[in-house]
Amino acid sequence: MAIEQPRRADARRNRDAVLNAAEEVFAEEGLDVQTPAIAQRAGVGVGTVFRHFPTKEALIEAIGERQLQAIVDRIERSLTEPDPPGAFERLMWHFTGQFARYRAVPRLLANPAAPAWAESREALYRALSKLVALAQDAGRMRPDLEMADILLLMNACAHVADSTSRVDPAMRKRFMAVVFDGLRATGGERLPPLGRSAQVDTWLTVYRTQKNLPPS
Amino acid sequence: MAIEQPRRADARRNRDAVLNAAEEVFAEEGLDVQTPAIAQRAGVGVGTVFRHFPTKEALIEAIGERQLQAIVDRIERSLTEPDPPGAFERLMWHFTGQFARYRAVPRLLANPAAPAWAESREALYRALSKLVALAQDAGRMRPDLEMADILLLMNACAHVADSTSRVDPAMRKRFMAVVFDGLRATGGERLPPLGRSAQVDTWLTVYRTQKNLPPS
DNA sequence: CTATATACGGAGCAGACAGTCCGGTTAAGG
DNA sequence: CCTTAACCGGACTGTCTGCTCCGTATATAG
Repeated sequence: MAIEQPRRADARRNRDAVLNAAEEVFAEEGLDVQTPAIAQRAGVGVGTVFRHFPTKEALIEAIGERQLQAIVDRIERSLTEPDPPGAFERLMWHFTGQFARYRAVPRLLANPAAPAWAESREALYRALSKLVALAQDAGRMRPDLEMADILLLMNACAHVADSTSRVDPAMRKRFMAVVFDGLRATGGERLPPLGRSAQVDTWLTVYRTQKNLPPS
Repeated sequence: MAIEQPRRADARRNRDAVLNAAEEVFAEEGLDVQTPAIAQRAGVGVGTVFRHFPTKEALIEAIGERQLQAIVDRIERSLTEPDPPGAFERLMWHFTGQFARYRAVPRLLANPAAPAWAESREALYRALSKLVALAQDAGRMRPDLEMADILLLMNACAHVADSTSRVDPAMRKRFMAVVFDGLRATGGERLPPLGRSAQVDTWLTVYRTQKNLPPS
């Protein structure tokens, strides 16, 4: 992560091969695949996989960081687009498309045990906040929505994308059309402001719950 | 299921105890709990659990059928309420509350391998269709929504209810407020009609995907 | 009350899966 | 070309979990 140790050429090559293979296989089969499948795709033995990544979880984290970084980049690019509300919707569409293809992304992003991600996650949070604020200022997103709502909504959309991916991609579009209309609507009752703690905690806790971890 | 075999009294008693214990434990801990936990709660040995339910899956199915029946009953009661759109929203609120307390329900309902459920599932589908049609006729739900959309929406709400249950129940309310506004909205683009196959298949396939089963 | 079919309990079995270990191989400096 | 430290492969181990098996207990019919 930090400093690239000078290693033997084959070691570096194999590390990359494992990383790429794992990314593909996880995308295709989900996070439950066994290590031999990854090793085979990478053209190495299981021992090699575990030498480079001490546990399977570590491998998952390594890929997750790649993905998270890509997402942050994508959000920051969205910030420069001329039409913020449209940019937000295109962004959500892009993400859910990603999630539909790579079913593991949401769970990857969820891992609260990866300290290396704290920074990237903060960046994501900041960039997305800005985009949402822009959309709200433009009057095309209800102003009572807070980040916790947006993150929960992304979570739900990711879930739907995953669910529909192998069935009928059109359903995802319909679902999101309904949600976007809801994001725009101002006729209904106003949502009360949230306390600070909900703001900060939702992102992580929503996912932590799914994994049945202690609240710690 | 069909005919109650005349068994020994203790056997019947134990069967019920296992069923009730499993319902509680699954609700509290999720579907991953091990059989000994269920057996202990029921005050019996693991052997007894597996005698009455040949596999863990069979036990899960048995509980699922109970739950499904309760849901159908609830929908049919909703049909008699004077205010259909309100009834629909109260219904969704009720379900997601159930899901939040009993995290396993959605997965239970999903099991496409349980032929005994075909009937109950049909009943659910019919009753819910009626309720949706009533709400649409009352003009408080966009008319371009079809059952596949509603089922997908229920799926998403169930997921959110599960996610937020142990964190901040208020978030579920906020999420559903947004969704309900979306269901009401008529300003956005109109959704095209779906083919018949999507109508029928969505309910099952959405869940089948989650379990990574073959499309069969 | 007795006989016996029925049911019970929980130690133990089998399969699955993450992770280890070591004899063989290879990159790369001298 | 030779040496050797670094690296590789995959058989093997430890563990976890659904499920079985059989000696013991008990409901119930006669």
